[in-house]
Amino acid sequence: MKNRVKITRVMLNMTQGELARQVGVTRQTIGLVEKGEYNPTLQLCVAIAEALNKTLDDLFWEVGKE
Amino acid sequence: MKNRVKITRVMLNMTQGELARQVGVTRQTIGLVEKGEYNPTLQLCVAIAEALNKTLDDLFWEVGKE
DNA sequence: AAATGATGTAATGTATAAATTACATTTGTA
DNA sequence: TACAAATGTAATTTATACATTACATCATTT
Repeated sequence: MKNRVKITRVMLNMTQGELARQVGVTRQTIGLVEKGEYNPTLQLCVAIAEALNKTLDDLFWEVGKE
Repeated sequence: MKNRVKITRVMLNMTQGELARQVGVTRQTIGLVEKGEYNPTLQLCVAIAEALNKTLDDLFWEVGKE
């Protein structure tokens, strides 16, 4: 599941640890999600999107799919 | 995880079984997702969105959150 | 009334998301 | 160069998404 979490987080000058804290998961989980080798739950995706001031589509929807 | 899967599916005159088949999960899983008592994975959300010709935001993003 | 299709839901098993612990590597900075 | 903060990643455990089987209810059709 490729996504745009990492680039968005970095552009906000936020560390993985900080995002993890806001989202309520571990830093490792954020790392795995960013790596894209993971299939996160909807709840986690929503929490990440809120923390980064983005929507689900912004971060997880493949452009050109709609 | 409340969502707009059921209303969208019904408007397309699609049965749970038909959606399940297209998505590659069981009818029960679709039922549970529609019921909203489930926390589906991103992969499943994307597959459902594609099958219903919608995006993640259309089905799973709470309006007024962005 | 009986049969068929769609849906709701419950019990149990399996696969995997996420936590936890831990350590190595990278990057910036004093 | 030495130190610290951030990151990558691996092993193990725990919680839960999803499959499977099964049965009941409701609407439609014959």
